[in-house]
Amino acid sequence: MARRTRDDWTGVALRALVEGGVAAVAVEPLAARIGATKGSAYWHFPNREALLKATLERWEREHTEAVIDLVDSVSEPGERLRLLFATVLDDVEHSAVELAMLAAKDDPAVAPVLGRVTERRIGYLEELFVGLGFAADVARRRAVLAYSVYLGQAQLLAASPDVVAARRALLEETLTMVTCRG
Amino acid sequence: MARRTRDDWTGVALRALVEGGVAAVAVEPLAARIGATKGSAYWHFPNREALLKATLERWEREHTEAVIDLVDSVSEPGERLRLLFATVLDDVEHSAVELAMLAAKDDPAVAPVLGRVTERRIGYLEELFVGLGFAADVARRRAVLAYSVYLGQAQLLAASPDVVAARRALLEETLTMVTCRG
DNA sequence: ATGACGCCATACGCTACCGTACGGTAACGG
DNA sequence: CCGTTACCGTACGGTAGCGTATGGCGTCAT
Repeated sequence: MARRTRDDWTGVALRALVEGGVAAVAVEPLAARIGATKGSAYWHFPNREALLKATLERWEREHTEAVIDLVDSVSEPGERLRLLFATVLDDVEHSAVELAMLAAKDDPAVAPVLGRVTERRIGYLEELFVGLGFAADVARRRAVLAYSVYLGQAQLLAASPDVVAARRALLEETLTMVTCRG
Repeated sequence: MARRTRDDWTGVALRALVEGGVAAVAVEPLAARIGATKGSAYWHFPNREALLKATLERWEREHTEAVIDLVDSVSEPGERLRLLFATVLDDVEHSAVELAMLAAKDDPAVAPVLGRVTERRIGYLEELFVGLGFAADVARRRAVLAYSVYLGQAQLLAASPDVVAARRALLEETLTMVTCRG
């Protein structure tokens, strides 16, 4: 087998993270999967924690901003919101990482990334609601609630898919609910 | 030390579950905490899985119905919804168990309990929205969304408490949003 | 008071994972 | 062509938890 790079390791780690959560980012199983031994891992990273941290930060760079960039290509704020929810709730792998991070929110490698991502997302939603004409304080609350709906729905989708069967209708209901006045 | 009962074990297990999630329901640490040895645990339960199962089912019996009973004491459906959200989002321990179960949704001991609880809750919410005058299909979707808001908000509360600082205002916003028409 | 049984402690082996020590190899710079 | 260095394999010791085997002790019915 060829040599492995840091990115090779964060690559398999990310796949494992999607499939089995934070606990699946374990050096020895990953080594088996990548066709190498622990020796390689402990060369590129000082310990398991560092590997996990690098993996999460890579995901943060590559995914969070990607979604926002995509959504920003649309101009009308209402359509932006629709595209945002549609995109994010359809990308199962994306949600899987988020849920894995929430499930391991106390892990010292997870907490800071989770905090940054959460704040970034809610901040973006806040701008979006301001763009829709909501007052600043209301926009903030709506942003928190919209994000809550997203998180909760992602959970339901993962835990009880049958409950969230009518996805299309649910999306429309979500949008009218979240943007309704008074 | 005295003898322990099955309930003693599910009792410590439940406390551990609240504090450390499903992974914390581990025989040896629990034995240390309860002041006994594994011998006792493996007498009352065939294995760790059975202890976890018994613990979750005890929680299901004692808590899920308790909340619904409390809420049912109010007559006006709107007030019922308010009381429901207020109660459930204030009981941190209650949420902790739910989040722990969601985090371990693939565990064979967890999945069935989680499924039952989810269906029960959403079903109750559905009735509530029907009582508020929503059509059957809309009521179902509102119920799913309301439950999503609850789950998401519980997650945020646990992971980024600062984001959910203005609890009172958020509750009101949640209610108007979830019950708004059109 | 004695046997039987309920309850528990002790001691053991097993697995999965973390992290370290160290030796080897291949490629590249001088 | 040779040494340095980046990279990796091997082998080891350590920890946490699961599950089992077995023996002991108290209690209660006979």
